[in-house]
Amino acid sequence: MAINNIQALFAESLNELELTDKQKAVLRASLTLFSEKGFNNTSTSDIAQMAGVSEGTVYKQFKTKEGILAAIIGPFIQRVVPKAAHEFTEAVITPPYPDFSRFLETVIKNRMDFAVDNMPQLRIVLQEAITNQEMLTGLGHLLDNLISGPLGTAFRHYQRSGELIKWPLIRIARYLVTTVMGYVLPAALANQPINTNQASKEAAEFLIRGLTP
Amino acid sequence: MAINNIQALFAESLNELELTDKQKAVLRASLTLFSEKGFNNTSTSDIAQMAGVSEGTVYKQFKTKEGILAAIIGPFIQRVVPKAAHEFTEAVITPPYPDFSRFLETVIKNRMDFAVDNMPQLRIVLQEAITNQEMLTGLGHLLDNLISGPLGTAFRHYQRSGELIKWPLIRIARYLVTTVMGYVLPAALANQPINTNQASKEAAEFLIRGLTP
Amino acid sequence: MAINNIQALFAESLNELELTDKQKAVLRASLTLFSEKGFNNTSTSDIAQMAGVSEGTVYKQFKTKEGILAAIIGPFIQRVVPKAAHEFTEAVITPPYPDFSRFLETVIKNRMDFAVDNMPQLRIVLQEAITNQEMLTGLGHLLDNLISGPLGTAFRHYQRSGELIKWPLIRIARYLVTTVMGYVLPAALANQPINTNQASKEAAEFLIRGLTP
Amino acid sequence: MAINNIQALFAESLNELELTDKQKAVLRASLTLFSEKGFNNTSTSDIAQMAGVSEGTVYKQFKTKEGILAAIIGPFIQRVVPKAAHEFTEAVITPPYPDFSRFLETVIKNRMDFAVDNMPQLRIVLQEAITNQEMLTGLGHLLDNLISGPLGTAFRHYQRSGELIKWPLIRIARYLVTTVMGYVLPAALANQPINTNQASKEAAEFLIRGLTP
DNA sequence: AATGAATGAGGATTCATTCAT
DNA sequence: TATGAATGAATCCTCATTCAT
Repeated sequence: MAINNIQALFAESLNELELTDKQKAVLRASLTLFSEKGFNNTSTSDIAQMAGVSEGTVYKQFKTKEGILAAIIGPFIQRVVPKAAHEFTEAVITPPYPDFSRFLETVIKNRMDFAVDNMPQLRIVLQEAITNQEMLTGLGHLLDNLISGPLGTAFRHYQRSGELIKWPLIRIARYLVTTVMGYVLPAALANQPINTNQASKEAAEFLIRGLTP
Repeated sequence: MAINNIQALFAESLNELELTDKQKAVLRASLTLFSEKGFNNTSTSDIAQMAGVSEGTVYKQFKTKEGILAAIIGPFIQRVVPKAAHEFTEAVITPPYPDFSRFLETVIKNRMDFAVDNMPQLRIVLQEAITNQEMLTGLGHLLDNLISGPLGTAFRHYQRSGELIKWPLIRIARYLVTTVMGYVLPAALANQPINTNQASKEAAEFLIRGLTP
Repeated sequence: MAINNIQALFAESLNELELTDKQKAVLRASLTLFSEKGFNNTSTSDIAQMAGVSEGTVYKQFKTKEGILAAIIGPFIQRVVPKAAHEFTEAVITPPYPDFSRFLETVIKNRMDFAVDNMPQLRIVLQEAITNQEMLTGLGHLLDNLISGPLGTAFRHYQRSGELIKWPLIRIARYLVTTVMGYVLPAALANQPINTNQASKEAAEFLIRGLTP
Repeated sequence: MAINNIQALFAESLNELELTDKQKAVLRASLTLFSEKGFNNTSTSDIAQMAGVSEGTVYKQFKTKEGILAAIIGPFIQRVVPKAAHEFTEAVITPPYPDFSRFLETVIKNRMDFAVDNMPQLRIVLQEAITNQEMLTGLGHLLDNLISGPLGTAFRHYQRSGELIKWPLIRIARYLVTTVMGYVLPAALANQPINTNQASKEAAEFLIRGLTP
């Protein structure tokens, strides 16, 4: 069973950082608050309070407030996403999917579940991406890596088999990402649940129509 | 030629507010700074400095910093978008478009140009929408209005003529918005230009494939 | 008929200052606002607004906000009170009162009416007296003047006639002022009306008991 | 020996609030400054400076400047005055006073000492009472409580024994308060000392005359 | 004389951060 | 390690005052 939840992976990285329970509580509280109110609207005293910890403790491990943000987002971007991508690759490649349609549906379901399971982080990343160019660049690279990596391989495979239109991969990826986001973002922003089963089926249906030659 | 630029329409509303040159400078500076650094990371002294004005002047017309935000976003949401929607309606309805393909391309080009022409506002709205539920709701209503208004009419027309798939309008609208956003958002976030001619052609091509029965 | 109303006398001094209608309106508004909210809690823009005047006009005649206060309180202390005292003297001396009791009642009624007619000024003076030593000194001098003036003459007269206890005049004056204030101050502070007829009768009754040998 | 000093009782309540030395210094400085210059004319930076503390510390315990005022005045009104009243009751009731004259003298001395010992608070309350209706109401209730409480009991006792005139208690209380205030207020306002021994004797002498049948 | 836009110093308040215990 | 008191710079905002028109 694949771990499709950053919280779980996150816990690992936190352990590697040798965090005490209180410091982990700080991160958990920060995750919640940053996600709900935004980084700027969250004070370190808010964090301390929600974590049931003194303000001093907040600064023991993480030198600055931005340090906390980095400790939350860093793993998400630098370690967790690629790791998840790797799992995703395996899930995709290992059992060769019968056709593009099934493949697409699986990919979409996979990513939607991922998003749903990590909404708080997603919200934080969204917020920061708008004003933080560095993060934006990072996100761009992620997409590039996906295309030049396992996803690209799969795409080319289906293009050769005539099931996928012969547009540049980047264009295909854009529609894929974009369509998934069309379901995920509204839910993330409004903090509402999604039925990922139905949503992924719908999205796949549309994408198949749009991307089949 | 329709005015497809909020700055222009915005100027009108500003004039109606009877703002002095300095007060307009305050709004211009705020627009720029909010867009670049975010509302929270922009101080009123930043604004005053960029506007070449004293801090007192910043507060003469707009009672609070949030008031400035409202003065920027309000017209965007409450007056300009509907107005733009109206123009867009005319553009759509008046000369009955030969086919759905042309219609779609026009709509998309129209909205992309609109977005490109108002990137700073778009960025600000995006930022705020994440933490401000009120704004989020407002945006939702906008979409509803479009569907129950002119856009919905057009959609139903093309559904009857057999050129548009008979999905719920809200689903069709989602893919439309989503696909356009797929081009606009990256540009907005990275502050990069788009070639709206090519982008709208590409987007329309994909959407036609996905939405034709 | 004696003018027992500072507003009326005030009007004169204002005329002598050659104030325009608007500037008078400034003083009237200031009187009201200072009395209700206090000097510190009244902004010059409050004044301008209530006076129906621009902020600039507020400063045309009165160089500073304190200048307005002075223009209100000055006449009260420096000109109006002595003037009223003079009238009061006449009322007292001219028709030699049959006995101390009647005299006292008249004096008290006279002063209570005066206070009631000028409550706003009274409130302002009270406020300022607490933090403004200068004003406090001024008030002290007023009392001295009364005693060394007409009131003292009358007191000595009734002491000689055996109707008034032979305490130092300052002590007698203290009880007089104090007892009147006991009726006036609560009303002034709570902005409530007094029945000066009954109040002065009560006060006189008590004072007669306390001050008759 | 009864504690007749709010500063002392105040110290208790402060301890209960678990204030640090610096925070107590903030209250002490505030007491002094509010009393001398008035609440409005005292800035939080004034307080910080006099307390030898940073401005941040001023706000650690008391969330707002008004909070400091409340922390000074609250105990005075809500806890200390009733407590003092209780002590005063005992002092009055326990050893049945030989006559009304002695009773009165004791009461007056007691209250005058109380006032003298707490002049700063008295000044602050006076200032605020003028513009703050809430406080005014509170003061009114205090008087009511006194009359319906121990003081009223004593008054009725002496009325029955024929030593106190049979006026309504509220009227008698007015003259009592008023006469004491006649000695206390000028001293409080001018920040001058009183000889409470002589003053209370004088005041009692006058009141006895005025209130004996 | 009157306006009202503009000023900028100052005020209350917040908050990330430090440090002695 | 954890605490939480303390800091002080920074922030939003107010307001008395000035001045060009």
